[in-house]
Amino acid sequence: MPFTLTTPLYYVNDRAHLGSTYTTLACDAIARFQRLQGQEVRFITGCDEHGLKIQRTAEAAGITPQAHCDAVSAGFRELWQRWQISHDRFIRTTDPRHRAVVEAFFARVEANGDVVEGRQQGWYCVACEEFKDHPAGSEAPDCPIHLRPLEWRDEVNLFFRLSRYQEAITALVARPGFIAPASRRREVENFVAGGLKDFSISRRDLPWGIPVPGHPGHTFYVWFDALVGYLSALFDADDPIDLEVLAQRGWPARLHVIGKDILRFHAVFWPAMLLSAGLPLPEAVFGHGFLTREGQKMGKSLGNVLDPELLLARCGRDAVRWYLLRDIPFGDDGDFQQQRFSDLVNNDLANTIGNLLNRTSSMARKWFEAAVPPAGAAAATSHPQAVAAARTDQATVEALTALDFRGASEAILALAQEANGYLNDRAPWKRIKQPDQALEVAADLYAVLEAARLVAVLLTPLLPEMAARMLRQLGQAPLPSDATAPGQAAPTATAWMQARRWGGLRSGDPLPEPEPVMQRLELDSPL
RNA sequence: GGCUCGGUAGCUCAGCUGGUUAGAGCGUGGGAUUCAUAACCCCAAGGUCGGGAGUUCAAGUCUCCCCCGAGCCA
Repeated sequence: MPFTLTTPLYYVNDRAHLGSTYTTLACDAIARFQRLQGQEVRFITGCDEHGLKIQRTAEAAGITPQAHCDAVSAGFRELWQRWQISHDRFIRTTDPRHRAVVEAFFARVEANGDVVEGRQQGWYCVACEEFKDHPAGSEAPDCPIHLRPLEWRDEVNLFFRLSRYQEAITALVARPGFIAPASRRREVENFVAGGLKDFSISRRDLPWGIPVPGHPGHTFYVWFDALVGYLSALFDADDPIDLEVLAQRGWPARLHVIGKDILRFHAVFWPAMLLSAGLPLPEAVFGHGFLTREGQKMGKSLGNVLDPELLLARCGRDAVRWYLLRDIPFGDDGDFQQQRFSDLVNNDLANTIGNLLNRTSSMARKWFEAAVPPAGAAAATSHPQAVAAARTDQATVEALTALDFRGASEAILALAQEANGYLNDRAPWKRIKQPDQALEVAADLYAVLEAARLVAVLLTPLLPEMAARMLRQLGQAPLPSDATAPGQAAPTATAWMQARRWGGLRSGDPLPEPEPVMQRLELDSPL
């Protein structure tokens, strides 16, 4: 059974921002970790391309909605490629096959008696694509989020009978682990406890959307359409559009990773829709926090938006991944601080980890014929470095399983620190001057090289590129964690598990000339 | 206005069911060292744990009130 994991399908109203990048990077780490563990993975991302807002944005730009969507979604796709995101699927809601899936899904919901006509009357925010429960009174209210005027709507729409699922959703939300982090559960519980109301799933006179079969003049509400995209993404290219095959293709999802703002759609509306369609429910929904910058909300009006393209160009993938995953507790809000960013990258990656490998490899090369020294006493799993490594291994895997990237990073870092300390204690540069100590020096260096190798191995899901550079420097093959090509067999007993065992380096194997695996970040101007 | 989270060293945060001198990382200061990416290692300074009252043999940790910040709802 594949491990299915999703990012949101990003709305193509605008180019990708750092928030989407953060979500996607986190999912990438999860996907890589699962693959390394031998799991077959379906890592889904994509774009949500319908809706009035997009139609208007396109109109304003003087192009067709399709042309607009093509351009923006291509931008997302390219951006993920540049970040080396390892997604298995990229779904667009303008894909004709997606339309077929939505129709099939809707047919089930309708057959189940969950679609009724209703009059929708109220203030609508186009930017939110949402009706606002606004208390009567105000003449022309603004959207509290977008601070833009709401539009009055009075139309007959199709409604989904969410109210029928009150009990089921209450139970679902109460299920431990369904909503993560747990701190966000209460909010959803309160919402559900307030009573679930039917919600409209169609719009009238909205050309840019999927027509509702059997209901001329109606197109699907963007959210109804977009959520179903998670299913569309799972069909193989030559599959018939039959919801029954999803069970073989990785549904239900193990995890939806989303920003905290769309938790309700994923933890309440979506499960109810699935229940109605007779499909199994996702196992968990993880709502992560938002990123601020130097303590301030990022926004165009403030002019302090941190562009992922620029960040990538100036700092590189490893640095940004490390900072976001290692410093922000996954789930909490995080603040991007440039000083801290470069401090952490330089200290952790360049100084502690990079320099550990560099100094150890130099010594080994200098005194042991440019090769891995004889292991001697360091071959034993009772060696202090082996014990430390085993502890780190366990802590890291536990943390990654729990989506605790920070915990994993800290554990790995602690091993590198311990290895650095060990070197300083043993001072091989002193002892090598006494010929009778050569074997002990060899063992010390072997132990530290092994520790460095394990740092690289464990770092692989978080920083695949830096890990690969480290392994190459140790004369080892990098560990593949990329998406597998269609048709390619899923990994079974993986190289990763093998690599995590103590003693992977073979004495006598050549060590290539070291070069820094991570350059220090020198940010002389603001990002 | 209701509800929910936070307010702990200069900065970012750990501190589980209350129990000896409140911790970590970064930053700062000092020392040691030379294998290494002026890197590594060691040590130190610094906090009336937002304020006040209370419960208790004992409170950062529980109760109440107040102040400040964030979010959800109205």
